[in-house]
Amino acid sequence: MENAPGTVRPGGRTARVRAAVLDAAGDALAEHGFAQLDLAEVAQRAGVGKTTVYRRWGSATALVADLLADMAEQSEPRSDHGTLVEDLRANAHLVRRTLADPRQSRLFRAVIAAASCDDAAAAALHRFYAVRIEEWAPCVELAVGRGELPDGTDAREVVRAVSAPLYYRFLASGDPLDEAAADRAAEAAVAAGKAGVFVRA
Amino acid sequence: MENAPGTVRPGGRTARVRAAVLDAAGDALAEHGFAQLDLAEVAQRAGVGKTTVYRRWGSATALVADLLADMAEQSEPRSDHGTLVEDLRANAHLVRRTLADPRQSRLFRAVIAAASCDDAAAAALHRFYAVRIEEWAPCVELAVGRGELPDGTDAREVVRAVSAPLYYRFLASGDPLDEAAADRAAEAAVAAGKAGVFVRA
DNA sequence: AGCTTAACGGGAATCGATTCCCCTTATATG
DNA sequence: CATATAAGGGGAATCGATTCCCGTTAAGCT
Repeated sequence: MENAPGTVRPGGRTARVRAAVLDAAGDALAEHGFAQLDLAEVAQRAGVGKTTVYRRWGSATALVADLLADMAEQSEPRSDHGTLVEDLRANAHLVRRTLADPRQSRLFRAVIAAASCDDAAAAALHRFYAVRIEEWAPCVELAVGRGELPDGTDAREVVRAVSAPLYYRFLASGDPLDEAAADRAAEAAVAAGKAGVFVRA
Repeated sequence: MENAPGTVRPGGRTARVRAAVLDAAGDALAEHGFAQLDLAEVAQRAGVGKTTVYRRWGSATALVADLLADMAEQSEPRSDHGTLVEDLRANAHLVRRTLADPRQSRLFRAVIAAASCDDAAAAALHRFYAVRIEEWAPCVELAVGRGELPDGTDAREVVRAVSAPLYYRFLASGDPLDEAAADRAAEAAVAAGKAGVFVRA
């Protein structure tokens, strides 16, 4: 088996092409979604030959997987207010804003659709969320240190509990993603956390 | 605009064809997912002509939307233990079992992918969950009547809170869907509910 | 700076999903 | 139970995404 294209000479043009293609792919996904993603169109938007896109990525799902790997790297730093509720509320509102934003929401729908169709894309998606969860876990751990939550609380589980209701609305039930929903998500996670639901067995 | 096929003579053959095609579509989706759903293959599995499938449904997403409408009708009755925690635990385990089952999980991934690609499929998906949520809301309302939860608690919001962490794992983070996760989902919803997080403003 | 060859680019060829055409079957109605 | 026509079926024609071919450009190395 030979080296995959882009691994031997990753500098200059290769890197520029990758950036341009991922950018164009994000735009195309946000515009007409995963089902109508046309690699030739992405190539044209990116100003590169379609052959290049097919050769380096090969399929729509592989392109999305690479896009997700790229998205995972760009981390937005978390906020740090004094109390757990405020921190988690900030997280919930950040997630809500992302899922309610027209462009971002379409992009997320598209990558989740891709992940539902392909194992590699699913793995990339899981890594993306693992990174995000890891970023916000510290503020829960600080709260445990302050005595706001019981000892042994699983910080990642608390962070997941905040996002979960918002994603459930976004992907499954379609209920409105308003600010009240974000507040409830944060408050519910805190209430459950204080009750010891997330203490590791 | 003329009548859509299947609306003027819905009896006999038409109904048989619809049932056979939806059945075959479910099998095909469970087997290779939404991205590789081929309407011609569905037609062959169902023992009908491919023209029929294209004429009556027209696209993969429309077929999935119809499948979802069909799934929404087949309701599994909820359990009724004495306490809220037990009822919600039963719900959480039912959801977990569904999402962990190899065939059903693929089917759900496929319909969610389809819903991410098409508004009509999304509407059908939302209706499906609205039906399911409505089915389980009564056991929360009974708990409010028993004084287990504060007056004014939004029963549907409690039911959503139970499913949410499971769907979040299933679709986004990829964390394991074990029985402990289902228990935590039910317990977290109860704890938040008792704390008054789901009381309508 | 010069050389090797990885990686790119355009256009033709291919391949498979969808559509079209026209005949056949069987539902609904009187 | 006869009739009109809605709905279905098979196969050819079409159309667009993907692949192939081969010439061009520029990254990496000495």
